[in-house]
Amino acid sequence: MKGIPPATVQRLPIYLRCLREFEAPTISSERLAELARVNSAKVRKDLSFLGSYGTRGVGYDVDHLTHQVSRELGLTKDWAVCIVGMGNLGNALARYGGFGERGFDVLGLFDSDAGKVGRKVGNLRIEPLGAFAKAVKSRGFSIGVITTPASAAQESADRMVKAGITSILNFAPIVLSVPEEVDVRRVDLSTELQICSFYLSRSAGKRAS
Amino acid sequence: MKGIPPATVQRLPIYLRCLREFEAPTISSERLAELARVNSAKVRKDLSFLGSYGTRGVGYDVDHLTHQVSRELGLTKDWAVCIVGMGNLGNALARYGGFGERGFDVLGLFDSDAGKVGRKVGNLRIEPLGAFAKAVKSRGFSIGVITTPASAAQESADRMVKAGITSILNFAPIVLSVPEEVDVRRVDLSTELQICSFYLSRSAGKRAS
DNA sequence: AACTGTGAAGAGTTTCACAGCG
DNA sequence: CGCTGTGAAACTCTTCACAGTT
Repeated sequence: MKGIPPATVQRLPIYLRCLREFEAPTISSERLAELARVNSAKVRKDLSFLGSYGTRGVGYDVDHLTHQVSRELGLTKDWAVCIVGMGNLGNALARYGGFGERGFDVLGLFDSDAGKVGRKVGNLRIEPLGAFAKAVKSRGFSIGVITTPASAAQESADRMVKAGITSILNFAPIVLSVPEEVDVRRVDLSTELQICSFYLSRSAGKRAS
Repeated sequence: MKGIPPATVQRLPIYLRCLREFEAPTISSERLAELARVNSAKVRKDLSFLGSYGTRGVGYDVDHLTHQVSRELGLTKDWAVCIVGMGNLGNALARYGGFGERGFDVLGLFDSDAGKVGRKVGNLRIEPLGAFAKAVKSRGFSIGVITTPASAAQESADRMVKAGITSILNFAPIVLSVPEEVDVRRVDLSTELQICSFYLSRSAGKRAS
């Protein structure tokens, strides 16, 4: 068993995207680095964690490498995804057809608001939260997406964990509390904006000094 | 001049959120660490980059610390934000009233599609991209949010850069190419899902072995 | 000659552990 | 005594530089 460093895992999806768009049959670490906007030594080291898939003097076979990266990322099977919280963002994500770059099937939409339940979004109908646990069993959701307001996010996470979901994508602006075997990824607009603000103020200061 | 490490900057918005929700007048690094789900030594080291705002034997004054963190993040002034690409996601973000935790004013919505131009979203009207450069000058947008499809994202970024924007929040699944003085933050759903997929496959393997 | 794969150095980050202050 | 602030150790990540392969 390998043990790919987290920093490398974070970059694999980017490499994959670049590889899929690349037209020639082989690619050098230099070229891939340029497309992914990283250092070429980093590309080589990252890819070396997957195995020795390059050819010295030539580069990497694009199709083969694409396949290896996909495999490492677990993209050879589809994952069932559910979304809890059908406000603006939940609706937008549900309708966002090309979910990821395929491989992720949104198979359930849930909301606590009885007024929203039954409404159709794309080709799915919003279901009540009471139906959640049973739906996890029958439809095998692997990934739960939380797009509720902050106030309802922890409760949603608890519900997901109880139903056996071990992978959560959290869009609510709150730090979730979950058992350590559950993987939570935060996608946090307000945090990102505040970081923008930090670097903006900082460069404003630099201009003055 | 300080030089706060990037890893610390990333956590300041989280501390800020925890502080704002905290009720008591003082808080220990231990308690704040628990809320932010990090190690307490990390909290103390992070906060020490801002200055010595704690009191030994007591903890941090919540109001004072909240103020200092806000100030450091440049949240004492408002920032004007514009959104380019008014599809599902752009619409959702535009309507997402509590943009960040306030301090970010969405003052412009743009789309290249003439069919969308003029449509009202919240209390703004969608404008054509041709009006972008002039709007940056008159309304002083500091932060540009890109919610176009991947195919239009680079062009949008170029337009922003040319108009003088130095801070971009990119939701499009593509690595943007910008001059180095421009700060681009990626918020990438498909990347996050693929990372979820990686850890899901990995733990499935662990269960088997 | 061109490019990968990788040891080793360097930079950044986290954590420990405790001195020092209130 | 309790809790901060911080050197130093441990760890992780990045980058360099070059040996090794085609």
